[in-house]
Amino acid sequence: MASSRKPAARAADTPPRTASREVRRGQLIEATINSIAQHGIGGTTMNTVTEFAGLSLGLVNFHFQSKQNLLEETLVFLAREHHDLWFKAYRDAGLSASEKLLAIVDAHFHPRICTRKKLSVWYAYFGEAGRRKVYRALVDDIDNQRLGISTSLCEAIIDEGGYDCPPARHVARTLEGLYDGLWLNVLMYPKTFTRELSKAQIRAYLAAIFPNHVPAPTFPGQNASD
Amino acid sequence: MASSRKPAARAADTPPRTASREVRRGQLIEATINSIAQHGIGGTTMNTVTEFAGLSLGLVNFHFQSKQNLLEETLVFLAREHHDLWFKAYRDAGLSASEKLLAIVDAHFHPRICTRKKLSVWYAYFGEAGRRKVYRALVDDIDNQRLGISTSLCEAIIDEGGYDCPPARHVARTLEGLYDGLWLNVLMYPKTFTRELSKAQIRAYLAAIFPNHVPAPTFPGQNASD
Amino acid sequence: MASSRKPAARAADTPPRTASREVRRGQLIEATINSIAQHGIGGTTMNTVTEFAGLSLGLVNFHFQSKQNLLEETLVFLAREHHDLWFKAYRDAGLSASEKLLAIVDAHFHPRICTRKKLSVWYAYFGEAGRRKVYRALVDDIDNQRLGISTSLCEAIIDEGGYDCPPARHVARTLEGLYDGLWLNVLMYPKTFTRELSKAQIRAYLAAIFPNHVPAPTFPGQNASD
Amino acid sequence: MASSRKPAARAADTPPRTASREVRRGQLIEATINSIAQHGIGGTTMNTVTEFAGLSLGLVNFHFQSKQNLLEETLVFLAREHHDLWFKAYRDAGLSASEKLLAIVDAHFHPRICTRKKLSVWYAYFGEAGRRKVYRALVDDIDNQRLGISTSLCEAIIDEGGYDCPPARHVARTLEGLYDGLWLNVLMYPKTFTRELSKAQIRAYLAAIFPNHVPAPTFPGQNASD
DNA sequence: AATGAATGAGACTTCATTCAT
DNA sequence: CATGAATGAAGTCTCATTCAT
Repeated sequence: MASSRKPAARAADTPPRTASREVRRGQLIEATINSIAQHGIGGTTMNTVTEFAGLSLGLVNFHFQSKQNLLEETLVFLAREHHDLWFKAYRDAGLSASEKLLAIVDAHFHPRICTRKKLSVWYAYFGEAGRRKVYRALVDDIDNQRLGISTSLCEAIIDEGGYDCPPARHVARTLEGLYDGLWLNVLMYPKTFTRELSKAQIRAYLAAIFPNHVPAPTFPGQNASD
Repeated sequence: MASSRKPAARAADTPPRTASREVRRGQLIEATINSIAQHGIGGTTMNTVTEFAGLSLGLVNFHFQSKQNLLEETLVFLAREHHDLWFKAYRDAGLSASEKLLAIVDAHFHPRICTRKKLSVWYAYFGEAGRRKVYRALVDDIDNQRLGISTSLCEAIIDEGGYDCPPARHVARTLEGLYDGLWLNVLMYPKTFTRELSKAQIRAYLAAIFPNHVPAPTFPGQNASD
Repeated sequence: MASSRKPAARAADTPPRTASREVRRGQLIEATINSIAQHGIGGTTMNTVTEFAGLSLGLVNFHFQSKQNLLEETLVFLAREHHDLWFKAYRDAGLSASEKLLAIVDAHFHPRICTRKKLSVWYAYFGEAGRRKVYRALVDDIDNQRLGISTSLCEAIIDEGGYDCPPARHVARTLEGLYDGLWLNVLMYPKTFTRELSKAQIRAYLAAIFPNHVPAPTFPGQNASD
Repeated sequence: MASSRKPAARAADTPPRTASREVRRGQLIEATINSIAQHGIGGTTMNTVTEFAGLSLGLVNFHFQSKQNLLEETLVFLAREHHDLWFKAYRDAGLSASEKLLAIVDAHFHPRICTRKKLSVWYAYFGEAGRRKVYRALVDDIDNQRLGISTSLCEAIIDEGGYDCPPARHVARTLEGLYDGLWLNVLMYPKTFTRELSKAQIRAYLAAIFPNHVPAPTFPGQNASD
């Protein structure tokens, strides 16, 4: 992630003293995610961030103006990363409605997205009154777009299959609830709840209501503990 | 809210100078819930709590020793309140397995439990790395008990109905995920997601997998806007 | 003011650990004046103030909420102190117009007012764009009141004496200019410019334009140096 | 002031990448004056200066080594500019003593000198303990020279006119006080106090004590407001 | 000459906790 | 029991200065 170091031509492991704006911003956002994952958002200070980044204290304000802004840009980064993934899958021309819907489901549990470190950031925003407002200001558009798309896909599937099931918009909302709830489980009980298990649970739900479009999943084996 | 304070029989609006231990503790826990709901857990200080309680700063430490302890006892209070409700329903001798399961579901969306103020506290604990540990130390037993009970109930239902569905333990876990996810929706989008709608969504899920035990719900009307 | 001390019974010179609101505020304002006099307003930090006061850092915010507020209340304190002095003199029923005018002049150079420490505060406010605005918001009323009174007094004197001199309002304004200019001299060249010399200079000006009302002063002896 | 960019011959509005030492220093001093006028000396940072100058941060240190030095050189620039003006007038061979004295007075209120922007700098130095020392180290010689010259001129006038007035050195000092006080008025109440009005006030003072040498001024009209 | 990223000391402010009353 | 003044560590942010480019 912090891979693209610099165009070589430098003493092997001496980090560059100055770097481009975007490189530094990326480093700091990554460090922020790490810090939130480890210390929580309340325990994240400018110092913990700079320690994760290996940079100096003043640099954060130089690049992000304020802690608030750094936290917001971190959320926006994750929201975009997530959006890019599910939206690209949805846009794939060759897929049927149910394939698209499943692709969106899978995107939520993609190994690059459904990481405990990254989930920590999402739930940090969900966990506090003031931040929920910020979240909505920054991410509502994306969430609404996805809800709309999912609803349309469900409608298409219901039409096709002639299913007797809840209205499409309720199915889509239940899916959204499941994403959040299963993410929370992965976050809190990582030994019990895996990405694969989460996907299987959602597929089982979809298989129950769209039996001709979604095959019943096989549940992955699991540790009994935790 | 904390207004209609005292049980009359006192000079109109003079608050009592001394009160019983439990009364004061209750007042302070209620104030803590209110403060977390309004200011978040990070924005909750000993002072915001005392302001909500209408009591003095020293009193909080007198009754709870530390802020950490106050927050923990607040969580325990909510966990017990919740447990009392669903466990009582489950214990009701006259119910069938599916009725018990639905009673547990309903308890999660009981008007005394599924309040935005109270959900704020739960998600405050979910939102931060350090607090998740605390949560697990304090609430895991209850959560595991409920998961065990739900699993048993699902097993009984599956046996009875001869359903071809995911294993009982996965259904129970999916239910837990739905509780969390729908609670989060109520917390974040209170205009769209109501207690009734949440119950209907869970019942729709159960109706899909246990069609002979759970009737398909009718979804309550709703505002289109958020 | 420092009234509710407490029922004595205290070891002689141990300062009280807690004191009444007004006592502490007074201490802190005095410390602020001392700090501005010594370090300038820019060099005045919460630490320098608390060191002068012998109190702890957090206490300033406890009593004054912010540094800005502390600085403003310090200015207001001085403005009121000054106002009380000249206004009382002006109100003295037994004085003639010229006596009142001279009393106002003298109040500007009263030993409790025209102190280098206190002048430091006034000029700190005059010296910076942002603070000048604050000054005007806080002190303009007093300054305007005094200008109005001085103008009236000059008018009365001019009428009485039939003087051929600048209009009363210009005399009053020239006086205001002299106050400021001579204060600045006392501040910058304390060895050369004394309170007594300043008063003599203003009296000489008034003697020149109101010869029958104001006697020519004798100038106090002085050091040639500085 | 920063207008005389360079001898043309360059692409219209592309600023030169390199410029002569003196041009850059002049630009930066002008920017410093602007910054002090707008943000105060405390609010003036190397960055505000560079923004006013349209130059880069490193350049300021390159040309002035430190902020302290930049501020001092700015003061020296203004002190010299002022000195040049009044000293040239004083040197004018054709003038009488009273004409020279009035020329010195007028120089203080010359449109190039008595600017709110420039006065901001003077009063920034007057306003803070530490800076007053710096001011004296840098400007005392000039101030003393002027005081000496004014005293001599007053002596000559008093001899000539046989005036019964305060000693010449006190008149000269009163004049210095008036300069400072009226400058402050221009700085703080620009709508009420103009350069012309200030000059008239000083002339009125001189007319009162040197009636045969200084004619009574006519006071300029003014806005009632402010 | 010139740029601007980087550093880190120091400022203001908040807040859990203590303790005299 | 109850109050609230007092403390001081810790956090955020600013900014003069340095230095690689």
